[in-house]
Amino acid sequence: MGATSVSVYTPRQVVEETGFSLDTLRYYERIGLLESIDRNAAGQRRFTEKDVGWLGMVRCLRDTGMPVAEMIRFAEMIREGDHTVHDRIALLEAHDRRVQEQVENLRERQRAIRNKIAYYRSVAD
Amino acid sequence: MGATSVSVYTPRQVVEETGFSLDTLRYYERIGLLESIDRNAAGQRRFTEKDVGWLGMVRCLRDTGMPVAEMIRFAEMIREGDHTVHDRIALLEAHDRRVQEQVENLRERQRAIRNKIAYYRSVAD
DNA sequence: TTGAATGCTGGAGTGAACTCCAGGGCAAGT
DNA sequence: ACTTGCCCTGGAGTTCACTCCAGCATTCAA
Repeated sequence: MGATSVSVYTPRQVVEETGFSLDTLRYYERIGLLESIDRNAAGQRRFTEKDVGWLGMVRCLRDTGMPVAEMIRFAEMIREGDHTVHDRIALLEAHDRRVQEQVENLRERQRAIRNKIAYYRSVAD
Repeated sequence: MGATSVSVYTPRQVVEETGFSLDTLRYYERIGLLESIDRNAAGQRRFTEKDVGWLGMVRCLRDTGMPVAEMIRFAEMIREGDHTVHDRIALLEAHDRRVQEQVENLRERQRAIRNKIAYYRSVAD
């Protein structure tokens, strides 16, 4: 069969790929945001494609302000299996609404900041 | 002259007005984000219209993610007088660009989240 | 006049999310 | 044999932005 191994990532490659630091990856594993990662004979981590994919989701949720605790709940739902799909949808929808609010709030504040800039420009001649 | 005093706010009123907690207001004064606030005979704070206005700006910058340290620099520039107006513009413009990036990043991540929701919906029948 | 509300200070504590460190293992090049 | 680089663990430390507290003063309505 395949002469090359299934794609597997070293910690360094995952850092490169995901932008999370090594310490952050270990931290995420410790707190259960990542399922226990496979190890090679020497005990070093070897991440699967699936792990990296999940880290992409984590990056996405994290960057939109989801607290780590909530991401852990989400991770647990995924581990529990298909019967949690509705709950996962509900969680993501609630988050989506919060993201929407964030965007709207930012836009509004941005207008105020731009007004201030315009005011300073008018004062500065 | 005027029979009523110039408008002045008690701490409670400022809390009401700005949404910052009493402790946060005291904290902001301690770290120099607020200039020393006037006191009445009993040593209690009495905020001016100007203080409240500045707190509005603080709220705006804070809600768009400006670190407290940078707001302090901005506050200091204001205290230094008119010759800092250009620097203030530069600071606000840099912040505006960061806000813009935030908005764009959020929008992009939001699309990914919505895709995930759509995927879960399709799986859930 | 009394008791609830509001406020004061200085300093300690909190929670979130990392980040760093000491002390060590293993593998490959020279 | 030795250095270099990558990685390991458990636990301590850091940063940010508050938030809380003890102990006390003042204000005000009933």
